[in-house]
Parts: sequence; structure tokens; C-alpha cells
Amino acid sequence: MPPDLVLPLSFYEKDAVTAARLLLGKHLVHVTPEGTTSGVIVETEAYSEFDDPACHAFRKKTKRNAVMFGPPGRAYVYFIYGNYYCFNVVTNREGVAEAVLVRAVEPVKGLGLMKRRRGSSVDSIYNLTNGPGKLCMAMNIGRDENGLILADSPLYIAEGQSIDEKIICESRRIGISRGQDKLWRFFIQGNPFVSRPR
DNA sequence: CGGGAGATGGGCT
DNA sequence: GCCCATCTCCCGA
Repeated sequence: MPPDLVLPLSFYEKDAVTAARLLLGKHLVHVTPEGTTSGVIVETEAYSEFDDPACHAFRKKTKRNAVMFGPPGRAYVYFIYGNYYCFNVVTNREGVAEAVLVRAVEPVKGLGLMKRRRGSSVDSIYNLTNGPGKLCMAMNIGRDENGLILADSPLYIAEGQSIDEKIICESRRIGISRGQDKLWRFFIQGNPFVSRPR
């Protein structure tokens, strides 16, 4: 159905840190009855059930984090802070809970639709999708998208331009209290749509 | 501008 | 009852 070069499910069969780097530059696309929105992934974070207390799956499998334990290439969407959703891609293999949080995209398609969904208070294009909650609102990703197979759904990820390793920056992850020792946040250097330039 | 606090509700100890 | 993988507003500089 999608005309783009959709990533095959085999792409997601790798550890979350590797996947987080490789997802930079790829296109996230969501087709809805209202229209299509898409953007280039410019900022990601990796989470793993192993040695990573910040991961939702660190303790055990629950109803909420169940998708993370399932097959790779699925969407793990969760509700946070009473108002927002965050979108992750499940990686590695079935039975191993790892995922990549998409923290920011550079808007490509459906800019008007994104603005409408985000509300009139958003003044600049740079504030449309520069955060995990913001991009979910702009692209209408929520509870209904949890568990979707990203290769054969209205929600999918397609090829983009490859990013030079030299312009991939890494840092501590944002908004967590545990697991601060890990440099598992990745973003494209100098890209103005990144949530935090450092 | 940068920092801090409040909103808000589901999940888990 | 406390803790959040957040966002926006409002304040002071």
C-alpha cells in the first residue's frame, strides 16, 4: 500500500542501541482518515530490560509493557503524565524487551494537519514535533496504535537518507532519574528539530 | 532567554 | 500514595 520503501521487519532484529542509531534519518509515516503526516526521525533513545532501571520492562512483564516482550518491529505506545503519549519501536527478538523511543522528527508531510492537532498556541514549526509527546499529538499516535506492526499498517517507517556517523551525537537520556550512566540518546548534530541540542 | 512549578491520570509498590 | 521516557505557562533576569 505505501509507495515508500518500507523497512522490513528484519531491520528491527538488533539491539536497541544499534537500532536507535540506525533509525536516525528514516521516515516515520502515519496515514489517517484526516490525512497523512510524516517526518524524518532526528532524535532517539534506547531502552533495554537488561541493566537499565529506566526501562519499563526492567522489573517484569506487565500488561502495559507486554508489547516490548513481543516480536520486533511493533509500536509500543504508552500514556504518560496524564496527558501525553510516547511512541517506541520494539527491537531485538521476541522474548527480549528492548525498544527505541522516538523523541523528535523533522516534519515532512501534513504540516497543516500537524498544526491543527497541536493547537494554536504553537507558534513555530520547530515546536511542532520536537519532543516525544509533541510528535505523538501532531501525528495522532495514541492508544490505538499500540502493538501495530510497523511494516503493514497505516503507521510505518520507511527508508530515508543515511546519516553520516560523524554527525550523530550521543548523550544521557532525558526525563529519567535512573540509568543516567548510559549514553543512549542519539540525535543528528545541528538539526533544528531536535528537542534539546545537547 | 532559562528555570521552576502545576496539570493530570494510569501504573505499580 | 508516589512515581513518572512531558508540556506549557509564567516568572525573573
